[in-house]
Amino acid sequence: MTSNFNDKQIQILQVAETLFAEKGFDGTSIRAIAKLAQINIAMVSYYFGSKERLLEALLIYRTTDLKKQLENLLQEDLQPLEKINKLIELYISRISSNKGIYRILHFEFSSKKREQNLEVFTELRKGNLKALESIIKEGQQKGIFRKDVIIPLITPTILGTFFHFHMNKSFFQNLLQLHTEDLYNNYIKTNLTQHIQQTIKALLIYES
Amino acid sequence: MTSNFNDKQIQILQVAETLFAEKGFDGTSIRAIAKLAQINIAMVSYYFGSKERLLEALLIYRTTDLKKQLENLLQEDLQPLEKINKLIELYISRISSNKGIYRILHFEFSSKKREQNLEVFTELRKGNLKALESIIKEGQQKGIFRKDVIIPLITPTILGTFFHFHMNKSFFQNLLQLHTEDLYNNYIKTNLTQHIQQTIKALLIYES
DNA sequence: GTTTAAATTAAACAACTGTTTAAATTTGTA
DNA sequence: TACAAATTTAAACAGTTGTTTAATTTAAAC
Repeated sequence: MTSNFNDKQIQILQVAETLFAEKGFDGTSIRAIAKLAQINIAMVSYYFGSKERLLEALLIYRTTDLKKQLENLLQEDLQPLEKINKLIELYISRISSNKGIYRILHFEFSSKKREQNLEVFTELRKGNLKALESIIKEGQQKGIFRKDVIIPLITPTILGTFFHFHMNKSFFQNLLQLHTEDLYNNYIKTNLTQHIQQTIKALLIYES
Repeated sequence: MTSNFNDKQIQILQVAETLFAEKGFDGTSIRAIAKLAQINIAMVSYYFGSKERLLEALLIYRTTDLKKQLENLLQEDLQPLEKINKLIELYISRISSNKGIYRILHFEFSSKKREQNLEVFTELRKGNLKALESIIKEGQQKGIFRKDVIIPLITPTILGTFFHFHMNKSFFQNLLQLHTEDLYNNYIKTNLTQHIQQTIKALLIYES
C-alpha cells in the first residue's frame, strides 16, 4: 500500500486537498477540482475511480511518513519529559504544515457517513498511541511520572487543544490580535506549543 | 432575538439537527429533512426562508440558556478550584446532552465557508471566556493558582480534549471496550471528566 | 512509419439539488 | 355558514451532481 502516484495524480490530489479543506468533501464538486487543476472532469474517475476513492488516495498520500518520524524520535537518547516535549513539537509542526489534510481528517473521517474508510487512519492512531505509551511507561519506571494518568486520554488533550484552537482560528486571531498568517503561525509554534507542553508536564509530574 | 418557534418549526429543527450532525450540512438535503419530519419539502422554505436560514435558526434555538447556567455558577459560594471543576462538569454535561448541535457547530461554523454567521456564536464564546477568567483571577488573588497560565488557552484544552475524544468516538469505543452507548456516556461522565479536571488542576496549581 | 497502448476530450447520462409557483386544504374569525 | 388568512400540497423550475461513453489526441514500442 505504498504511495506511487504519478505527477498528474499528485497534481489532482493537491488541488483536491485544498478544496476539501476549504469547502468540505460534500461541498466540493469534481468539476471544481477539474477546473482548478486544469484537467478534464473525466480524469478523476480515470485515475482514481470515484470521488470517494480520491479521498482515500489523498489520505494515503499524506500519512505515510509520520510513522517513521515517530519511530526515529523514540530511539533518540533523551529523558522521557524531553521526548514528550519533542513529541508535542513534532505533532504540531506536522499538522501545521499539513493543515489541509488534517482538517479533512478531522471533519470527514469523524462523521458517521464515512466510518468504513477508517482502516488506514485507525492503524496510524494506534501506532501513535503505542509510541506515547512507551515514553510514558519509561518515565513511570524511572519514577519521574505519576502512575494514575489515563494514557489514551493524553492524545486527546494534546491534539484536541491544538485542533480546537485551530478550528476556531478567526475567533482566536481576533481575541489575541494575530491579524497576519505569520503572527498566527508563530503563536502556535511558541505560545500554544508551550501551553500544551506545560499542561502535559503538570499532568504527568504534579503530585496531588 | 429570542427563540419563539412554533411546534412545526421545532419539529423541523429537531430533524434537521439529527441529520446535519450525522451527514453534515452539505450532505443533508431538504428532501431528506422533509421525509424524516414527514412534511412537504416546501415547508422549510415556508417557515425558514432557506436552508442556510434553517441552520441559523437551529443555532439560536440551541444556544440560548447556556449563558444563564454559567452566570448562576459564578455566583455560587465555592472555592475557585471547585468552581473550575463544576465548570468542566457543566460544559461536558451540556455538550453531552446536545451532541448534535455541538457537532454541527464544530463542523460547519469552523469552516471557511460559513464564517459570516458567527455573531451569535462569537458572543457565546466571549461570555464563556469571561466567566472562566473571573474564576481563575479569583484563584490567583487568593494565591491558589499560579499566574503564568494563558487563560484563553485553557478553554481549548477543556473543550478540545472532550471534542477530540468524541469526534473519534468509534476509535475510543473500540480501544476502551465501550461497546454500548451507556458505557460510552458513562466513561465520559466519569473518567474523561476526571482526566480533564485533573489536567486543569495540575496546570493551575503545579509549581515548576 | 506503423502499430498499440495510454491519455485526454466533449458530450451525454440520469439522479439530485434548493427554491418557487399556483392550486388545494385546513384553520380561525365574524 | 361565509369569509379570510394560514397552512399544506404536488408539480415544475433551472442548476448542479458524479459517472460513463465513444471519439480523438498523444506517447511509446517496434
